[in-house]
Order: sequence, then C-alpha cells, then structure tokens
Amino acid sequence: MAGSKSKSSRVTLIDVARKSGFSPSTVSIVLSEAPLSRYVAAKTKERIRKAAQSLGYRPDVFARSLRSRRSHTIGVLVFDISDPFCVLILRGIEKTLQSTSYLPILMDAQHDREQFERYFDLLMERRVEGLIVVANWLFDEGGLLERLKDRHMPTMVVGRDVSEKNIGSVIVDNETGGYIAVKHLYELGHRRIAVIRGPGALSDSNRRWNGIHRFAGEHSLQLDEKLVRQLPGAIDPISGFEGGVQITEDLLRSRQKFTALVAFDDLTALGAIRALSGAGRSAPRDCSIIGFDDVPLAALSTPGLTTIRQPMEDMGSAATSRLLNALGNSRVTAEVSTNLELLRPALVLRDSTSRLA
Amino acid sequence: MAGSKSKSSRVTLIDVARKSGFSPSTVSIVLSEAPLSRYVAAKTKERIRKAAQSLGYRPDVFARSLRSRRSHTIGVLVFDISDPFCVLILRGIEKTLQSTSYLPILMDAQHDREQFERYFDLLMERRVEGLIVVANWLFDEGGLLERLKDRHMPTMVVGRDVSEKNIGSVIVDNETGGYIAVKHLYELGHRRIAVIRGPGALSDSNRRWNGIHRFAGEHSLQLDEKLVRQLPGAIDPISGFEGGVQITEDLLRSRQKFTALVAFDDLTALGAIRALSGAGRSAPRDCSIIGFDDVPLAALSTPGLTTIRQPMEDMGSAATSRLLNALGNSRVTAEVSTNLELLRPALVLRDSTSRLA
DNA sequence: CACAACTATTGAATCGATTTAATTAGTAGA
DNA sequence: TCTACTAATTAAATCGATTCAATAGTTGTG
Repeated sequence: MAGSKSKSSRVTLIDVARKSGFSPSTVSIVLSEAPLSRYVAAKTKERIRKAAQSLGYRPDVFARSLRSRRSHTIGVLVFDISDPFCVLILRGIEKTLQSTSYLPILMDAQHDREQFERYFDLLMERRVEGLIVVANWLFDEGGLLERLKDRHMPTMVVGRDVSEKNIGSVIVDNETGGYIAVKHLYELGHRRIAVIRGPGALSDSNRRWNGIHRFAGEHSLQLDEKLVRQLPGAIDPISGFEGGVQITEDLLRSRQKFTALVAFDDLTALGAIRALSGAGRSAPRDCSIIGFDDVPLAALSTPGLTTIRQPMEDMGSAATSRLLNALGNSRVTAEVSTNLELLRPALVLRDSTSRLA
Repeated sequence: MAGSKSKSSRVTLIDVARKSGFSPSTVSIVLSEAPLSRYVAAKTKERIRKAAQSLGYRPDVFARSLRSRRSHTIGVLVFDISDPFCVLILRGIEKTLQSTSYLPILMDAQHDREQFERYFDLLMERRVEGLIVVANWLFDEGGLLERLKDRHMPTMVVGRDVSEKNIGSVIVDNETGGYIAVKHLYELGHRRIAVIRGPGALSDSNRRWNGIHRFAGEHSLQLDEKLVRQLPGAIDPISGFEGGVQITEDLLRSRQKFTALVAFDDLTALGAIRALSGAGRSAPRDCSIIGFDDVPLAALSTPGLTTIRQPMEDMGSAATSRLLNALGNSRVTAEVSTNLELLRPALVLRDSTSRLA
C-alpha cells in the first residue's frame, strides 16, 4: 500500500511530525495534552491528531515513562489470590481504574511473605505511582508493612486495618457485622448460640466478637462460655474450613446443647455444616448456621449459606477512589488521608438459618 | 550519613561507573550480563558488582527497555478471574515464571470481550514478549483470537483448544475425563445414569460426551436419551449452577428413574445437589453425582464432590514452559509449536457418589 | 616478523519520547 | 517608542540505560 513502509518499524513521534508538518515538540505537546497545549492553535491540534490517527501512532510507553518520570500505573498487590475473598475486591479496583488513565499492575504473592516482598520491590522498580494492597485475613500484620512506610508512596490497604502514617485502609465494619449476625439468630428465636471466633491475632476476629457481645448485653442474651470457641492461627485459605469442622465436631461431642452457630467466616460455616452432616444432623433443621463474608461459593452450597456480606466490590472501589484522590491532588506530596474507612456489612438471607421450632 | 546524597535522586549507571572507576559501557555490560561480558576480567566484574551493591543500584526498567527493545515481561490475560477455574492455572504460571527473569503482567478482562481487546492492546503496547491467555469455558471462540494471529507474538492458550498458526494450547483430555466419570459410576453399580452435557458451542462439552459415549459402547451401557440434557449457552461463571438446578429439577419432574448423574462441571453438579435437596432427596443416598474440574470449592461442599480433576496448576506450568521454550530459542522468530497438549484428568473420590444399594 | 585472533575496555550513537528555554509575531498599555 | 505580555511554535537538552565500532594490548602461528 502507498505510504506504508514495508519495513514494519514502529511509528514514532517523528513520523507524525513529518506527516503533519509540525515539529516533534508540538506533536508531543498536543498528543500528551501537556499544559502548553493551551497555546496550540485548534487547527494545529486537529491536523496533528489526524496525522497520528492515520499513521496508527501509539506512543512508546518506555520512552514516555523514562522522560516524564511517570508510569501511569498503579500496583495491586494481592496476598493470596486463591482466597475467594479477594476476587471481588479486585473487580472493584479494576472497575474504578477503568475510567482513568492508570493501568493496574496486578501481582499475587501466593500466600508467601517473601514473594510479597519481592513483588513489592518489583512494583517499586516499575515505578508505580500508587499501591493497593489486598490483604485477606491471612495477612500477617507484624512488620510486613514496615517497608511501606519508608517509601513515600501513597498506599491503600483493603481488608485489613493498618493505621500507619500515609497508609489508608478500607475494611468492613466488623463489629456491626457480628452484631447483625447474632441479632438475626436471636430474632429467629435462638437462645443457645454457639460462636466460633477467628484466630486471636486477627483484629477482625475481636471486633466481630465485640459486636456479638454488645448485642448479647443489650438483650440479656446469655452466651455460654462453653459454646464459644476459637480458631487456631490460620495457615492457608482453607484452614478455616478444617477448623470449622473440628470445632463443630468437638462441640457436638461435648453434648452442650445449641440450636444455632455464628461462624467466623463462610469457610468456617461450611466446615460446620460438614461436621453437622457427619453427625447425622443437618442445617438448618437441627442447627442454624450463619457465616461471614459472602464469598461467591456461599450461594452455591446446599443449603445456601445465610451470611453477613462484606461489600467487597465497594471496598475495592472505595480504596481506589481514595488513592486516585491522593494522586490527583499533587503527585509529589500525595498523601492518603490516614483514617480508616468502614463499610457497612449486610445480612444475606439464604437457607442455612431458620426459625427455632 | 557519609556518602548518601541528601537529594534522594536515583542511583544511575553513571554513579556506579564513577564509583567503580570503569566506564558506563563496561558497567552496563557486566550488570546486564550481556554477551560481551565474556571478555570482561573477573576482577573488574567483581569490583563493579561491589560498587553497584554498595550504592544500592537498581537499573531503570524504562531506560533499559527503551534501548534494548525488550520488556522482560509476559502478558497473562485472563478472561474472567472470578471463575474459580482460573486461579490455580495462574498459580502454575506464576510458579514457573518465578525462576526466570520474566515478570508476568496479569490482566483480567472481567468477562467482557471489549475489555479483553482493550487489555490485549495494552499488553502489546507494553511490549510483552509473550502472551498466555487463560480462557475459561465462557470464552467465546468466534474470532476473538483473530487479532492474535496478526501479530507475531508467541502465544499460549490454556483451557481452550485454539489451533491456529503460532498459537499453542494446553487443555485437559476431556474425552478421557468423560470416560473416567461414567466408568466410576458404572463400577459403583449404576446403570440408569443421567448426563448433563455442556453448552453445544463448547468443544469441551462434546469431547466429554464422546468419552462417555465411548465407555457406554464398550460396556453395552444403555444411555437413555431422555436422561441426557444439555446446558444452554453460558453467560456468567455461575450460570452452570443455575442450569444444573433447573435441568435436575426437570429430570426429577419427568419421573424418569436414574440413580446417578454426570454433570458437565462442578458448578453444574452443585446445582444438581441443590435441586435434589429441594425435592427432598440427597446425594449420594438417592442419587450419585459426579462433577468435572475439581475447583477449590468442590472439597468444601457437603457432601464433598466426587469429580474429575483438571490438573490446573500443571496446565499453567505446561503452557508457561512451552512459551519460555519458544522465547528462549530465538526471540525474533519465536514460534510456539502449534500442537495441542493434552493433560490427563484424574478421578477425585469424595462423598457425592456411592455404590448402588 | 608479520598477521591474525583473542582479550579487555571504552567513546559515542541511539532508543522515543518530554520538557525547558528560546524565538517570533502580534497587541495592549505607559 | 518602549516595555510587557500573550500566543504559537520549535531547537536542543535530557531521561538512563544498551550496543556497536574502535582501540589497544597480548598471544599464537606459519
């Protein structure tokens, strides 16, 4: 075809300059919409854009980033993508980023702390302009975020409360969640309610318990200590399931009576259902069970799991918006407002809970 | 501190050159292990490395890529990351890439075809050196890969058979999978076996059916046409579940007798279990159910789902290895060997199937 | 001893953009 | 008339590496 170099070398800015009859400088200014483009005549702009278009010009990301010292990327570091909890958060992040000029660079630390740090460094090397850490409940708080503090990189953490200078967090209101969970069971008539608390090291765990406790206090509901158990420290995404199985088996063996159970999260709840079934009982007939999170598979189990939903997609969006906000104000002194953002949980009614006969 | 410039400007190659006493050229050659480094004296190398180390030098990715025309990255394009099927494949890819100098750049098309193309272009713009497409069963075959063919970019597709020039695929041996599935039920004594086939447009679906059919032929097992149904075209990752519910309800209503059911995949199987339970029956007591895939949640449902495992992590690894291989031979003419790689499925025994009473 | 071949290192060009300071022209105010 | 400012455009420097051709020095060989 006429005009198309047989050598399929890339189309560069200079090609556009030649074709449009303006200098590379002007072309650059127009196409990258630099501040100076205010002074460029409208006709010039148009002609340059047309030339670029007709040549199919795409700026070279590397050259651009090298000179401008901007990457137009945001690092998204997930601690363990196999945790179903994460996926919807990612969706929220991606959707929010879509309308901007930022590109997410997603890395999965595969539940490995070293990997996490390695990828963290890689993201820094790639000069991401901001960072979103998706921290599932396995995320070890101790010191892992130390290095985040050093760099002055606007950072948001989703799913974990990390109150540090220049680091913002978005999490669900765990206390309210716990409150709602028992409230639901209470309103169904249950009074002997077992609770499987999360690992003690997890702040989520304690907050949810606080909510449960507060409700109990307000309604003079007796929480029998013998019916309150705690998951051991978690190792991988499904250890919650196994913990749920074991603790529930143990509760059943103990011959304590209970007609309902609040599980720390959905996986624990699924474990409880499994244990119940193993003992020849079933939910909700013999025992109502409520989970927490509303991970996708909660809707797919039989019975469908009644649970407290974390608005995961919203959490992703909220974190991203705040990050963008910090980035927009002034890139140099970008500071994420430090405070914590709490999102409201919601009760999702399915079939694992029922009115006490 | 002594030596540390208060202005925290980056450490560049020139700084290392100054400190080590060699020229930038030599430093570059040594640190990037270019071919010429064969001729650099061992002592020189050592001194340069030490200088770089002590300054904390990290090469600038953008400058490097600009000049060398290499990005050291591999694009990983997932059609829908919320499909549990994908996650383990990703893990396989990442693990294989870890020991190399390639960095995966992961993008999630969020089940949106336009998004897929947008991200595809973005990856090209970022000059990835190879591409891995993780295509779950929702991936629309028609024409979506057209553009892959144009660019001469080494490409592997996981989870879908795309036989195109210069595109390799890695999938599970679906026919064998189907064969194993009925075989298992047959050996448990089942003779009246229902089958929920996948959407007709899906080649997976037909292959699995072929396997089932072949087994039936070899063992003169009668497959009652009235017990064979087909899922409608899929829309989102969980439409298999709903399809499973509806078809199973329909089968139950039809009053045809069957003691076992082969579901197209795990989600469909979970749907079948749900429908069974809705009709007051349960698996495996009233009907044995076998799924396909072994997605993570198959182990968490009650009863645990007996299923045919796709070796997803291996599939990811295999695809990556072959891509690396193509990349290694000669970057310019890198060609992925076109042929399809079939991985063996395996029966995973859990509790949703049992011997016919 | 001349010539090649190899070792060891470097100067200078280059990748493709952005950005700064400079240039020109026009126009308004003192 | 001179200054000051704005509008419109551009030449040239720059970002931080890689790479190629060039330069010596050294060794081998016929």
